[in-house]
Amino acid sequence: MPETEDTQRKTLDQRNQMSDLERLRHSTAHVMATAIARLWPDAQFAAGPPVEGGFYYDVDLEHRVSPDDFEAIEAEMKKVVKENQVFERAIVSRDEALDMAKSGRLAALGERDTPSTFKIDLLNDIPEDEEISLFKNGDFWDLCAGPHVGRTGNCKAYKLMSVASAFYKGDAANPQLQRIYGTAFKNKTQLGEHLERLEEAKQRDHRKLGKELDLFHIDEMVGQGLVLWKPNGAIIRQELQNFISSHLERQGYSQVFTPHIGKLDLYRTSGHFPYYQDSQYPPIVERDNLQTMAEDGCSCGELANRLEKGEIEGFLLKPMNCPHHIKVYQSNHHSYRDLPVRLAEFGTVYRYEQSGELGGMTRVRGFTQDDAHLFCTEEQVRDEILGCLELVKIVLGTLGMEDYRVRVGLRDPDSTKYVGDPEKWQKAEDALRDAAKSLGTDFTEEPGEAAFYGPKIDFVVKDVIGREWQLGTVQVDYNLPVRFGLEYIGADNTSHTPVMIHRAPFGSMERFVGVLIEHFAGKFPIWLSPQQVRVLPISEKFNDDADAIVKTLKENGIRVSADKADEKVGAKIRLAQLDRIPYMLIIGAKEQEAKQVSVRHRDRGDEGAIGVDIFLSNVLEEIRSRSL
RNA sequence: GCUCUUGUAGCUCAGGGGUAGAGCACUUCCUUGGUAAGGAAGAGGUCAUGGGUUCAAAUCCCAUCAAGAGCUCCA
Repeated sequence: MPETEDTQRKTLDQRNQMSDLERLRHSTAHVMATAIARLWPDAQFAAGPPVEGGFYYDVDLEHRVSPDDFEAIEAEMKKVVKENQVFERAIVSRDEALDMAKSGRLAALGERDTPSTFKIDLLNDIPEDEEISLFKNGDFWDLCAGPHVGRTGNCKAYKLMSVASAFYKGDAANPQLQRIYGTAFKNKTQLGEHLERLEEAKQRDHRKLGKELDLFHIDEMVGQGLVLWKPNGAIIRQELQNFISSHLERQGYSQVFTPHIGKLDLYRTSGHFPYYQDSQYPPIVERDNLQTMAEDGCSCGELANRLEKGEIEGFLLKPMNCPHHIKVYQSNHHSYRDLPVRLAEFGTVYRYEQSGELGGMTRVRGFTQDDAHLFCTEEQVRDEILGCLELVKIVLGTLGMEDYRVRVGLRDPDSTKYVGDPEKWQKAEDALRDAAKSLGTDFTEEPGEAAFYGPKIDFVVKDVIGREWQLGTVQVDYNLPVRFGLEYIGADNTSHTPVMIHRAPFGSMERFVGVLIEHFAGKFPIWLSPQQVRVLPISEKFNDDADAIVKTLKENGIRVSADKADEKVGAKIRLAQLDRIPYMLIIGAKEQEAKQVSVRHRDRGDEGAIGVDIFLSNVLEEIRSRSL
């Protein structure tokens, strides 16, 4: 998540609420700045707040800081800590502060030839009625509202983590600064625990597990952000789709299939083209048109121009499924008695995300939404939203994903990116807020997070690195029905405009499975496991027995294989454990004699010997119930 | 898109201006072993791609492509 709030000024209230840990981290940021100023006196510092998990300080510096420099910086920090400097607060007048900044004295150890440029700018951002506070530790003076810990000696458990770049004040038009991240804790033990947690998190990264478990592959030659689902991953996806589909039937949805492309005209009407052109793959233009234009010596700019104006037609890879579903709806006349019409599709869409945004399965350029569009009357909106939210909760509940937050995305009153009139927006926002309240979960309202056609409720979860991802979403839309002129005949025998609800409980299959891999650390519940059982013969003498067991289980729909490698059982177990296979069945002389199998569970270990039929019925029940 | 870092065997990674390295995986042989690695041998790489510097480039420089982190963006 962008940390824009950290680059904005905090209110004094927020500062006073800073926790002890945040205060410590903020002070450690100053210690780091002091060390950097000692090593590179020409460093120009911008902002250095605490953040979740640590702190950073933005610095403009000729020298390119790399992790190789961390040792030296940390060594210098150690000295500053050892000197046990007092953090002193000074209230000064605006002019005094400005004078210091102009002589380069802010965020520095002494006066310099160049002024403290960022500090001057930050100074100007401080409201007139607010007092200007400086903090000093040793010779290091900084413009800072605080608060701080008492002495630098308190900052004894810290570690520099990484260096990245960030635009000054988060604006891409501003210069880029080097952002040095670090973390700090009360003591070394807590720091050690934190670092250990980070290490564990790395182990469950879906990109690492995706490779190890052979779930998906992204190939350079296919293209950035285009996911190839390998057989193991495809099983997981298929199971999830089956799961959702069973609920679709219960909730009165109809499944449809629509193509991956559509005419530009479709997207002109919906408003996607040319508005979102930057994040779309370029249009597909018919060969004859291209030929003619080439012969006319037409430039690329001219081509784009004509496409925009509709002088030549083209096709677009669909960035959303809604326009297609709208056309399905529109192909029939509808009476209010037919509503709601609920059209569902696992629809693949393509969005040309910026290259720097792509990553693993969570941010990709082609993805499949478990999408649906509901067409209903105004009176039905509330119940339909509730039905959608119910579905999202069933999905997340079944998978044991309780660690999510709910966000009600509203329009940003100052932005012009939204279509439709404010009255309809108000209605839609009220309906959503209303539904969110009845959800029984806390939610936040966030202006500016709406879709361009309507407000939405998002279910947001964190990945192992702590980044937030939107998964399930429910969006109310009063606008696209108008743009497309959708109708139904009401009880009064006149034409009315239906309301549309867009909803996707998983969001996208790619992102959802990515998050799911991390959620389960690769240990999927048995109904999702690519391989559910592996039979391990003790030696090759029992290979035939293993084959027989495999056959029985397969006939009952279990995903099972036998490991007949020329290895000891310990090695076979190790491999099965690494593959995160829920059940291992060991067959040797004892079992052969007793007509049983020894069951080993990947987490519970050796569970003793039982008959194959009993094991089978237990496993079938575990699968059927989708137990965790 | 921007900044920085990275790209060496299927995987994880070491090395580094002068004939390419390890572990795992793979193949073959020995071994028939009871709950997280039995032993041996073998095979496997234009060191991402394209240029440049050099007697000599995997190594240094530039560009491109891709990955990672962060920022900006995300219908």
